[in-house]
Amino acid sequence: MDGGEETTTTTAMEARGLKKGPWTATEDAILTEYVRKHGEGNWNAVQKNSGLLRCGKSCRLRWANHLRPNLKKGSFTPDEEKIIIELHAKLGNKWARMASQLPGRTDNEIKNYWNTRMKRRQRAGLPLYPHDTQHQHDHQGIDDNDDDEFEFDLSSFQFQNQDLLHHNQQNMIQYTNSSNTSSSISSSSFSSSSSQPSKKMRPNDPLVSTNPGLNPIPDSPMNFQMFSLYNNSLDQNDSSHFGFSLPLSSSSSSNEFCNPNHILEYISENSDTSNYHKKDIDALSYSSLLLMGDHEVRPSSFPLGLENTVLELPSNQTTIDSFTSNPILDNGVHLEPPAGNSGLLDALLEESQALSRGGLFKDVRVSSSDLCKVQEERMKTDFENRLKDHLNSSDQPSLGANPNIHKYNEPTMVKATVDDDDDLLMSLLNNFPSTTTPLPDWYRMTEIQNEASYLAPPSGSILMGTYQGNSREEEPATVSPSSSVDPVASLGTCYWSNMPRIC
DNA sequence: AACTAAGTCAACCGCAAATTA
DNA sequence: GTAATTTGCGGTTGACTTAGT
Repeated sequence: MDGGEETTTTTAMEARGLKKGPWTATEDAILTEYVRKHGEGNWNAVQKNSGLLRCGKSCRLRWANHLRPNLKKGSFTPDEEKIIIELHAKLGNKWARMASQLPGRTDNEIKNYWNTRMKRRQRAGLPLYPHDTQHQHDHQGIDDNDDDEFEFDLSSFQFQNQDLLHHNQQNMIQYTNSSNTSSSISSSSFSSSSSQPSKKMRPNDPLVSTNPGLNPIPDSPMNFQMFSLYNNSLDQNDSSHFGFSLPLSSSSSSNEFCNPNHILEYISENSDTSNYHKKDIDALSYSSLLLMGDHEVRPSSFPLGLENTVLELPSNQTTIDSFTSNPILDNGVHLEPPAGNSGLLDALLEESQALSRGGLFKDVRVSSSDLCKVQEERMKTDFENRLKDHLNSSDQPSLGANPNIHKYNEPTMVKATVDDDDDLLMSLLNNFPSTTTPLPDWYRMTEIQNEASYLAPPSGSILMGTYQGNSREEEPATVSPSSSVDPVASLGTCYWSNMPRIC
């Protein structure tokens, strides 16, 4: 089917006054402002509503590849390159799928990288894939709908820093188990990885601690995964936005379902990750979604008070629905992925899975340091952009006035307007960050800029950066229960954290 | 300094899937 | 159920930059 205006010929476009070629800063600003006010989607309306002389397709591309928050610019890291090679061996030219595994990267970047690399190697007479890359290049056999597609073997990748893994585990424990500090997971319980020494130290890597006892690791993929998914669900006026179906029956004991402590237990009990199966990881991801992601988890099936609020991860005995490949909890509850075939959601899941793999499971050894780093950089970028936006914007949009407003940039303050969920949210949020880890330097910009009073959260409120686990010791994380969403209060958030190039 | 090849990046095009009316 | 529209993807192109001669 034709894309209508999207495939209008150049002549026709020009005849209609639509511009082509490189974007100007002014056009970028118009588009950014438009998305800020109206959210993403309906790209053809951009021209009509903003006067931007670009076709919708061009707008979408510009936004996705250049303007959206949390894009990671710059060269690919060696680890990213490895991942690309491995993914290409597995997926072929599925650039978008590959991008979903590389946070902050776009399909276009990956495609360009690959084409350049391929050209170079061909010219040099080198094989397309290094010998140590396990070849899985029978793309004809790949079923796009097969979840197992992402069961690719990343065994050639190593955790770059064992300390990091250790800290990620610790950090996760602190976060997920803030009310129960007695639980712990020994790093040695992660069998293979713990036995291997650090292969490479990165002095500048903020995730690499020089003092392993102080839990300085600002993030763990798991933490971030959960929270970012949560954020992504926070289209404050659209509870169906996330589309995640949770078939919890009223008869099921809701106390069994959603307790971060159970995540801990689950991981602890499965600490010999050699037996992990991709489906288990999926289950974990789903559970994270259930825990953090959905407004549809109503108090009726989801008790208030996190200490009582449970969303249990599938246990060892978690089974997989052989037909849908969805996890089934012990009590028979089926965890279902979102209805429909949202590429966005798929990508969210894929990325979240990639993150969880990177941080928690030895079977998939994507460098967790890079994943964390990427996340941090993206959040930092997002934060800075929002700060700039806010400082530069004298006319803050009225939040909530337009149901489509701020689909992308105000996840954190969490739909405080949804009264029914307030208590639940507070419970979740209050259980969130560890208060023992320092904020990263970039986050302290808020203080440098604190002459802007809005940056200072009200006393007793929760500063809801998505940077869970990074609250400084002396400044416990707080969140504003205010019903009005302060756009700046969400500066630390990373709505795009799980956007595969959502774009 | 001028030229050229290679590399990089951004954007466009066409198609198809997904969504909406 | 169908047509129209929107969205997403992958291939390709062209402008610009960089390195080498």
